[in-house]
Amino acid sequence: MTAAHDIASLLDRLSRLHGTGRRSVGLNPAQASALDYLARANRFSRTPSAVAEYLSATRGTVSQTLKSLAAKGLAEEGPAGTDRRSRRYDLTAEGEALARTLDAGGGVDLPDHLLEDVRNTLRQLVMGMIAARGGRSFGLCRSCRFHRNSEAGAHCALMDVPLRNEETTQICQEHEPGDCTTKET
Amino acid sequence: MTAAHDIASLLDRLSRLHGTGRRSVGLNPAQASALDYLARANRFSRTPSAVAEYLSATRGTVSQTLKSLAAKGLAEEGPAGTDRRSRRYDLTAEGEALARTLDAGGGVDLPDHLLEDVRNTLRQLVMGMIAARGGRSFGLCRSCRFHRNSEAGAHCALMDVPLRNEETTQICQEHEPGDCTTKET
DNA sequence: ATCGATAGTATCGAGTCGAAATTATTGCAA
DNA sequence: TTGCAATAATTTCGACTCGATACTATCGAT
Repeated sequence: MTAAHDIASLLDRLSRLHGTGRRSVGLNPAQASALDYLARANRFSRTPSAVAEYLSATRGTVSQTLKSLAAKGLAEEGPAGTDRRSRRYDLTAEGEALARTLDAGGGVDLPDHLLEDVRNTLRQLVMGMIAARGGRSFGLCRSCRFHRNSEAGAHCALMDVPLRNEETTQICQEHEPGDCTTKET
Repeated sequence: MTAAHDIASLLDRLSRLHGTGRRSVGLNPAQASALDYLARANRFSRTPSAVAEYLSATRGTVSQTLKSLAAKGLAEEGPAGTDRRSRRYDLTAEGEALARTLDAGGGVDLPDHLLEDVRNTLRQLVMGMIAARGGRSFGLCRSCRFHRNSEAGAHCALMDVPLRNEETTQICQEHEPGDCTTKET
């Protein structure tokens, strides 16, 4: 039994324990994952392709999942920007509310100092696996190398657009780690 | 964003990253999880009910998964002990070989000291969640309160049977944490 | 001998998932 | 400007998961 395999087995069990807790609200794990992502991603990152990459699934699979969320009235489909091939899924008020519900009942009950440890450890693990397979980090603007802050407000140097304040705490598909890579990537 | 929710999201992504890596060998995640469990569980713990509890799934679902493993020639079904309702699934040589293959390619690439941290953190997290919902720990004999060691060899005080040496490093469904609860539960 | 509890299975419907084929659009190059 | 490869998304297919429900066989205690 290698340590890596031990970790793999623990992850397995953990994700199952975690997943069963979310079926209770009428969503299956894939739908819950997509809902959670949509609630946390910025306006450039709510396309089927971005969701697919974040969830390590194919675009075809994600397309179905997003349509099922829309069918339940939790999300709305619309155009994304000027590229007319591109679509964007925004949560409805109902979807936002459900996402907050899922947020509250995480099912993870541990002392606060341990929660911090767990979070940081998991973050390192995720980043390690992402890096190993050349995936995207999907971090927040404030840890991104394209992020600029002037007296006029936050700004993205890649898209060359100003950012609303709340957008700097959302997930972005274009995120690339900058100098401050230790936290909140 | 609470720390608990952050952890939940990381777990989500992690299990997806981990799961996609295993589809490559012709097994889906549920089958791979069951295979891995069967490879690590002792002779009292390879029944459909035990697998179901370990994987946090229903007996019905697990019954199908085990039958599909048997259909692929990776496991064999047989009676389990004197209770004629009970069945046991043992891995075939082919199944054992595949389990070892999955073991090797964990996909987790991190420095050794970090691996240890991750493992211990995950173990604590799993145990916390198990305890919260009154589940079983599924640990190894050597950390079990029913485990006895005499000059005649290892012995289980619950089943009142002698244990072969290799059995003390296998997972047991009857496991209950003993005095030494810090490691290898 | 009866009866409730337990182990496992079969079946159903909604949905996942990857693969492959398809459509619409974009952007580059000749 | 026309042509064409790349890209975004969708559709369809088949194998499978998963929970729910109903069912059979067996156990065990009274």
